[in-house]
Amino acid sequence: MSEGEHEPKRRQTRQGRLVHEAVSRFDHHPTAKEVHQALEGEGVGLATVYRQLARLVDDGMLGAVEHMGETRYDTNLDPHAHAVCNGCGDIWDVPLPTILPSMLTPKRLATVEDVDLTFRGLCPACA
Amino acid sequence: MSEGEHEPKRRQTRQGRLVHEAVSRFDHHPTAKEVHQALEGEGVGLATVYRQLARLVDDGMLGAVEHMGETRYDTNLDPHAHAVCNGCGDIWDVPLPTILPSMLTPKRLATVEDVDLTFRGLCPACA
DNA sequence: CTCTATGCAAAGTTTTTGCACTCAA
DNA sequence: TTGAGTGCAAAAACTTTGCATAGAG
Repeated sequence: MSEGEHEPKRRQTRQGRLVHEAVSRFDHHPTAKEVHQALEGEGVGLATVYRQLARLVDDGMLGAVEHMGETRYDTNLDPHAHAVCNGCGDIWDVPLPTILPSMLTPKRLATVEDVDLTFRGLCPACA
Repeated sequence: MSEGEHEPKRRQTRQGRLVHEAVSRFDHHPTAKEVHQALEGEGVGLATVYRQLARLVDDGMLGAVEHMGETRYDTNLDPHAHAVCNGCGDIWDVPLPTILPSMLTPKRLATVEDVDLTFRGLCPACA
């Protein structure tokens, strides 16, 4: 499959560790900017935050969802859905019934790498 | 509900008609830029295309989905899912089993305005 | 005539990239 | 020593906005 590509060796850096720790500390789904702000004073550049987050997603250690034109990162690796409030913009995880995967047979794709299920509406507070 | 706001009156303009016609002519889910390019020579500004598409979405005459950092417009107003190819970036509609809605009871939202179900993978051509 | 819609360009956002330097292995 | 990782600033890509003008009702 992988046509002889050398996968780049990853080094353990202070910034990489900090980004991973910071994103894991969030209970909601943070944006790159939020992770960067959480590391204010630690001397971690925004570009590095983006690169580290992309690397974590690439390594399957983090999920990514798009919402309102920005990418939000997700530490929950189990299959799950999202609930997004159109009022405050908050986003929560929603457990996914185990029956679903079998029903969700996509008839247009040869291989499915990811399934994204998002509910948009108003949370109790905004309603 | 609407606290005495006057909803702006919409005027029938040449550009508005052209944008609506153009987006409807696509079989895939076009971006604002694609709609704009389809109207090349008609004298319709990009900003106007964006404003008209936003208006159509606002009026419930068009759906919108985000993919790869850009908004794509959808003329299919019936509930349906999407299949996105991570290879070529194409996007297709996938009929949604009628059983699903009842299963998809969101427990975090007071009211659900929209459900977005997207499969990501590789299409037969890219696989 | 009134006020929404338009065009153009400037500005705004989020994310990526170029490049010289740093530092983990 | 080597080259992956970093910081910074510039660039890119998509979308919105300001403002004077056009034109629908």
